[in-house]
Amino acid sequence: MSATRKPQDQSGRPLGPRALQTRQRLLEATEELLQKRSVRELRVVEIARQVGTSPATFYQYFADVEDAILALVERSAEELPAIIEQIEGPWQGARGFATARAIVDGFVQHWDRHGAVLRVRNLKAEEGDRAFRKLRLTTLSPVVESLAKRIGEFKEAGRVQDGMNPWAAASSLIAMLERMSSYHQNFERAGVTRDQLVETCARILYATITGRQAG
Amino acid sequence: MSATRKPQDQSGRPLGPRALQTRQRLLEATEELLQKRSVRELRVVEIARQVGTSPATFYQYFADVEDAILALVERSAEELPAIIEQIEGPWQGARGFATARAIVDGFVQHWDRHGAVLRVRNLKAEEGDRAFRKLRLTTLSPVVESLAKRIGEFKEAGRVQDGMNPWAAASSLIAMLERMSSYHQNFERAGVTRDQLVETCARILYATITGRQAG
DNA sequence: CAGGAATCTGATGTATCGTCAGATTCCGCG
DNA sequence: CGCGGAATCTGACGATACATCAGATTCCTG
Repeated sequence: MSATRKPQDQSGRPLGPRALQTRQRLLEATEELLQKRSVRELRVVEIARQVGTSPATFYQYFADVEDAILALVERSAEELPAIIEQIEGPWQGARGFATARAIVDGFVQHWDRHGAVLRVRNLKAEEGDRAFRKLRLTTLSPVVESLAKRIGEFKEAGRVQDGMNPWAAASSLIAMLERMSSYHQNFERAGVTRDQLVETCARILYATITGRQAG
Repeated sequence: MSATRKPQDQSGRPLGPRALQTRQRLLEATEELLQKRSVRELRVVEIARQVGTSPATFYQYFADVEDAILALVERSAEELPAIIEQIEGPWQGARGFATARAIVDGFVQHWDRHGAVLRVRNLKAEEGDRAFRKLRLTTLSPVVESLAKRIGEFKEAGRVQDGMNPWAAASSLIAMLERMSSYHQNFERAGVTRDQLVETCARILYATITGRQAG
C-alpha cells in the first residue's frame, strides 16, 4: 500500500526525471498561489506563468486545478502517521494530559504548514467530491479509530458515560481540532494566545477521552 | 442596528419593488445552484439563466458571485438569535443537559438549511476575506460570548479548571458544532445516527461548560 | 551524430467575465 | 388617455481563461 500512487502523465504513462521535476514545480507553485489567492481565483494560467511554462504543460500532468490540489493533499497526508503515534502514548494521569497536548500541537503544526491545501480538501469533501472525501476519510480515520478505541476503553472502565458514542466523540474532537487549527491566527488577534488555545483544547480532549478533568 | 443593510444597486441607489424582486430571485437561484455545483464552478451566467435574465442584470445588484453569497450569509444569520436564546436556558443538572441538547440541535438544523452557504462563509473567512470574516465574527460572537460567560461562571465556582480559557473553550465548542453539523450526513453512512451524534456532542458541550459529566 | 522517445508549446475554438450604451418597462400626471 | 422621465433590463463587446492537439523542441542512446 503506497501512500501516494506513482505520478503519471494524463494519458497514464509513467514519468521520466525531467517530467517529474516539472510536475513538482507545478505543485509547488500551486500551493504557493493557494496561500495568496482564494480557491476561486486560482488560475491554471497563473500557475503555469509562475513556473515559466505554458498552460498546456500543466494539463499534461493534471486534469484541472483541483486535481493538482488533490495531489498536494496526498502529499501532506504523509505527515499524519507521526501524529497518530502520539495518540498511542499513555493516557493515565499527568502523562495522559501531555499526550493530549502533543496531539493538539501536532494538529496545529500540521495546519500551519498545509492550511491552504487542507482547507480545500475539506471544502471539496463537504461539497461531496468523491476523491477528496475518500482521501480525507482514509487519512483521518486512523486517527479517529485510534481515539475511538481509547474512549471505548475508558467507557468499559465506567469512566466515560454510556450516552457517548466513542466514534462520534472521536470525530467531534478531530473536527474541533481541525477547525481550531485553521483559526488560531484569528484568536491571537482577539487576545487569546496560541498556548492558551492549545492548553484549552487539550483539556477538552483529555476530559472527553478519559472522562476525568486533567490534573 | 439593522441586521441586514438595505439592498442597493451596485451604484448605490436604493431599490424599487421590481428590482427588489429580481434581486431576490437571483439570490434564490444562487443558493439553489450552490447546493448542486461546487463554489468554484458557480457561474454568473448560470445564475442569470436560471432566473431567465441576463448576466448584466446580475451585475446590477452584485459585484460578483461572492458578493451575492455574502448577502445570503447575512440572511441566514437572522436565524441565529433563536439559537442564542437556548444558551440562556438553565445549566443546572438534567435541565442543563437538555439545554446543551437544544443548542446542538439548533446548530444542526441551521446547517441543514444553509450548509452550502455557510460552508462558503467559513472558507472565505479562513482565506482572509475581510467582509466574510467580519460577518462570521459578528454573527457567531454573541453565541461564543454567551457560552464563554457560562463557562466563566462555572470556573468561578471552581468546577471548571484554571487552565481553561473560557473564550477559547467556547470557540472550540462552536467550532466542533459547526463542523459536525456540516458533516453529520457522512456519519449516517458510517452507521452513526444523527441522534447519537447530537447526544454525544451535547455531552461534550455539557461537560466542558459545567465541568461535570451529564447525569 | 542519427533516430526515436520524452517533453513542451503555439495556436485555436469555446466559454465566462464584467461593462456600457441604449432599449424596454413602468408609473404618475396633465 | 398618452406623454415624459425614472427605473430596470439587456445586447453586444473586448478581455481573459479553459482545455486540446498537432507539431516543435529537447534529450537520450547506440
